[in-house]
Amino acid sequence: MSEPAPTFAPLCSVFRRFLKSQGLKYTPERADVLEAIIERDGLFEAEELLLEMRRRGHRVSKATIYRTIRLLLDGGIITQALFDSKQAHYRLIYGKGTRDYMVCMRTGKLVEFENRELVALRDRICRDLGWQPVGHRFQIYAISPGAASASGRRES
Amino acid sequence: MSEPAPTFAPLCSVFRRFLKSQGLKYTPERADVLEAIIERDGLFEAEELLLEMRRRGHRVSKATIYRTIRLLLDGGIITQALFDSKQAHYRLIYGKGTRDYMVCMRTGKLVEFENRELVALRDRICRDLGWQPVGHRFQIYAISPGAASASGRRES
DNA sequence: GTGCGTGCAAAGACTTTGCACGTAC
DNA sequence: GTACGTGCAAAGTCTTTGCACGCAC
Repeated sequence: MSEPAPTFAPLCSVFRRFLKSQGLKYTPERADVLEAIIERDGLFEAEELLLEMRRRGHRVSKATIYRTIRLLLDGGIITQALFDSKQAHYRLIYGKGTRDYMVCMRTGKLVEFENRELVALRDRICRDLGWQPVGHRFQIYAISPGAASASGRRES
Repeated sequence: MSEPAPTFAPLCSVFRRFLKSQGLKYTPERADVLEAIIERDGLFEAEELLLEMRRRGHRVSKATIYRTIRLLLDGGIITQALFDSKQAHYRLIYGKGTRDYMVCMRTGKLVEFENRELVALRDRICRDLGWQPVGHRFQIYAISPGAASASGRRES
């Protein structure tokens, strides 16, 4: 989250445009979900989003959350970030360059970063094998500065 | 899979040593699961492993598969490879250097690769932020040489 | 012999779906 | 006014767990 937080209006129109292109409707519920995601501006899970929205007085069902998440994925506005196989994590992606994370194995602390060299390296690896790069996922497991103590743990 | 396929004997003794260190027992079922994983020598899922073992006449329950997978994870013999949030994928890791993949977004084809530059870059990124690197996960989404046609699809 | 291991089925966690009513267009 | 959307609860998947019997050490 080293970039300016995204605002609702532009993303909303991207979403509306996408919905229209699919013959789907723009509803208050869908707007509320998108708004909640934007205000979070980071990783989120479906359940967590539901609770957050309830807290703010938006009454949305879990089914609608999941259905809207699917639409936002299809529209390229959010993306899945796989951290564990237990449940899906998502994050806003539209208009953001970063998608790489460093996770602290002791504290769970998460830092996003962007690195141009990584993208260059990725493209080079692809080219060497004759593939055409589209995207990537990169997660670093490490120990954060504050957590350098206690017993270590194997990478998982 | 650019390396020689691992054999049973060495991994088995690593596993036995690990089990003993934890006060656990080495059983035929656990040996069968490890053997099936080794013969697969690539990504696998729990269910798939179960079917494969049944096909070979090994009667093992799903519960034992999952319990053994957990042990092999703890013992550092296999690792989780997260590709989708639907279910967990695992792969043999002990004694292997590679853990990075290139996935074809059209055909699903999977290629493993190893890249020293990537590790160096990872370590540099960590050092710059004061973190201590432990491991990483890197997946490239791309279009394989044979699949360069049809309509594209956003990265997910 | 004891304590961990196994199979089975039931329980759990997360996600999807069927249905009847509601609403954006 | 029509077709898509919503909430609810039930169903689906993948994974874990409780229990009684069995086997490695």
